[in-house]
Amino acid sequence: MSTRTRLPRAEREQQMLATARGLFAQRGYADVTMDEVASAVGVTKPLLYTYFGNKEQLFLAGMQPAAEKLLASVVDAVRGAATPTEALRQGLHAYFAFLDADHVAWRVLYDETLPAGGEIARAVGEYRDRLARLVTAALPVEGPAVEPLAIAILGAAEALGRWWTRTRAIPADRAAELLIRTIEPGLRNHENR
Amino acid sequence: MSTRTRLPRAEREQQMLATARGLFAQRGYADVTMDEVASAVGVTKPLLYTYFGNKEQLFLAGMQPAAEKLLASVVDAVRGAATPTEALRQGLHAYFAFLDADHVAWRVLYDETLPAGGEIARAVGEYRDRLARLVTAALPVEGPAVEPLAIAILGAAEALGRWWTRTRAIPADRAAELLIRTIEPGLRNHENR
Amino acid sequence: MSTRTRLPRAEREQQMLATARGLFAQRGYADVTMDEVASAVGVTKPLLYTYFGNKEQLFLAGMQPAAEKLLASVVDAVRGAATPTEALRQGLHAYFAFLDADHVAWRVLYDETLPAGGEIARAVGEYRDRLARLVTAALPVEGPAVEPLAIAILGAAEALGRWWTRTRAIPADRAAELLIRTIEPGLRNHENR
Amino acid sequence: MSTRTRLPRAEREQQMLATARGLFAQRGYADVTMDEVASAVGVTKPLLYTYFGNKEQLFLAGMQPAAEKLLASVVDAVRGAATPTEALRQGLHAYFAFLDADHVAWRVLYDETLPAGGEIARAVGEYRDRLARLVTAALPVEGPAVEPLAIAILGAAEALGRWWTRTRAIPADRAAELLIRTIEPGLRNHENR
DNA sequence: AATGAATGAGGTTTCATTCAT
DNA sequence: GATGAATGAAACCTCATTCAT
Repeated sequence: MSTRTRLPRAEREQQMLATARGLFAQRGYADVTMDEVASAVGVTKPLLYTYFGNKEQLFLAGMQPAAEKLLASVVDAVRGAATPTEALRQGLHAYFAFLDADHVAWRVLYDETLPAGGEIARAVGEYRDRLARLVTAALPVEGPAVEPLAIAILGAAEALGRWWTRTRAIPADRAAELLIRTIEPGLRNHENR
Repeated sequence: MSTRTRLPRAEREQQMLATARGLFAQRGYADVTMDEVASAVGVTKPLLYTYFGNKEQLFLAGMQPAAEKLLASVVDAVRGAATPTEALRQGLHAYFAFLDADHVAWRVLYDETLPAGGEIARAVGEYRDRLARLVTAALPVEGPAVEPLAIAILGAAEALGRWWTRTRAIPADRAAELLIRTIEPGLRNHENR
Repeated sequence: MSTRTRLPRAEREQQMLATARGLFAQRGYADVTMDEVASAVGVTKPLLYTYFGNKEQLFLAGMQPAAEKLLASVVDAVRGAATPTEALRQGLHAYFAFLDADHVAWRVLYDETLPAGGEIARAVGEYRDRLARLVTAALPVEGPAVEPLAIAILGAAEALGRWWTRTRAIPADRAAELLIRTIEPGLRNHENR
Repeated sequence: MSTRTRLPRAEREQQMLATARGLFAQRGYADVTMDEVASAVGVTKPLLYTYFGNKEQLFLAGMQPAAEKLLASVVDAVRGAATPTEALRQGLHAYFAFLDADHVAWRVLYDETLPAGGEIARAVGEYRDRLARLVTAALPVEGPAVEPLAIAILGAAEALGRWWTRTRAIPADRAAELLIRTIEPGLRNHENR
């Protein structure tokens, strides 16, 4: 009776994922119900469950590729750099470029309404660790300060990213540059300790 | 066997507040139920409602004094400084000192499971704005970069604070110092633009 | 510590009753909480319970004297009449005069939010029966029609009374007269059957 | 053992509506819980909420069609009459005929435990106004007395109707006739004022 | 492959009522 | 005689999830 054509599985899956990710990005994981996702996609809830198992996995299925893409692009940027300092610069530029290119994916990564203590928290934690390790490797610093420094820099990038998606007051690469210029001299400082 | 004696109102109120704040800090607003708070306090739910009206207000009653205290201590620190640079340094030290002194209160301020779009979001947002304005005033920088810079610095402090409460790997004032040393030279950089 | 003088029991009881009745009249039994009554009176809830036992009895203690007064005044009016027709006229005038003199008491009698099936329902039912029997006696009609007629007349009086307390569009005795003129000729009709 | 088969939506909806209306009629809105309705229907609460949203709307969904039907049947009756007097007669007969045909629906309309000040109160008020306007139009009377007269007549009809559903002492059309005969002569009276 | 129908479990909130002092 | 403190019981409502077709 319906004129909705039956899509091939892969295609329909992508459609669901994209729609769900959009909702999660806009309103946060906690505030989005499976009913809403289903009706926004234009399918029924059981189909969502057939494809993704549960809400958590639906979220993860949308979030993980985005995380991998972000990581990959930072890895690439870092790898091409001659010095640690240069690596940090390239990495942060890649981070903000990703945010600029796909801010929906980025927001899902930084959802603030995620449930604590579940599979999602674990996955997000892991991805953050990997990003932190990348930053760590790109820091021209050694010793016990390196971990907290990486974390502080990522925190700054996250907050700046959130501000940027809210206001779009300046180009994304200017935001990256702002952050870089602020920390670069200080990092040389640590180096000399 | 239990402390279920009838307490004077003021005392019971403090007990409820402390218990609730602890639970909120540990597990996040969303994951804590009123039943849990009640039984952790050793009373029944209706009493919680008599005292605080609803869950939101219970949270706010615990969070707001903490926020005010943090702000006040940062304000004091900033006020006593001779130069902006010094103000920023003192402010960040005050921030980490607060975190050291009452990390439960601090965690409630940075709960990531808060519901979007309610009174709580408004209150937390307002408090963050006030903190951002303090940082803004303490920056030796002018022009459009000042707002994003303040936000980035607070983001760094928040992330570092979260890391610190998790690991306690170094003294809190060392964490503050780490952050200060990293950004201070860069800020002079912006100054000269 | 308080300057509220300890009133003699009878006096305080009246004060409670009057306040409670006022609240019940304004907002209906169901919508008024014991907490509200207590704080409107200026005493504590347990005192209310000491004096009246429970909410139902508090209501009844306020409602019953009013019902008795209304009944008494209708009885008096009816008793003084020479003919049934005259008795009905005097009775209805007494009814609206009471409504005019103490519409708070009247509204409590005709509260529409009373719980079905309790002591209150029984008491109100009984009082309505007594009023109906008075009307019955005052009708110049005999036979099986007399009961429904009395009930219909009381229904008309009640609805008109409710309208009158809402609008006060005309003097109360004009409202009574309106009703009387409308039914009087028809009653003579029934008489002749 | 049970009728708990999966019904098509329309059918289940009607079943819910009928069951709920019956309970509301018997025991009053306030005294009926959603749990009771659900278990009387043989389903669980959430299904009730899926279908009707909330208790208020469940009530309205049952009450409004009944109100419309009653109004329509009175309108039809009134429309077919040659004179106002005849219109009033036909209208009251239609009213009692409806009551006879579906006294459950009628009782829901005259529930006395409805919460004041909500959507239900508004809807019931509106429906009563419409009925009053019909009576107004059918009265052979003009001037300021027409509104209170209409209200008094409806009050009489309502009370008589309540009595009738309780006792069934006489046929419904005899009850209508009783009321008509009582007021008809008096109305001519007003006419001549 | 897909769906309409249905539920288990739990959350916040309210209120009449009573204990211990 | 009076009160501050406290509770039992239950109401409305929501949501992730699954059955039967």
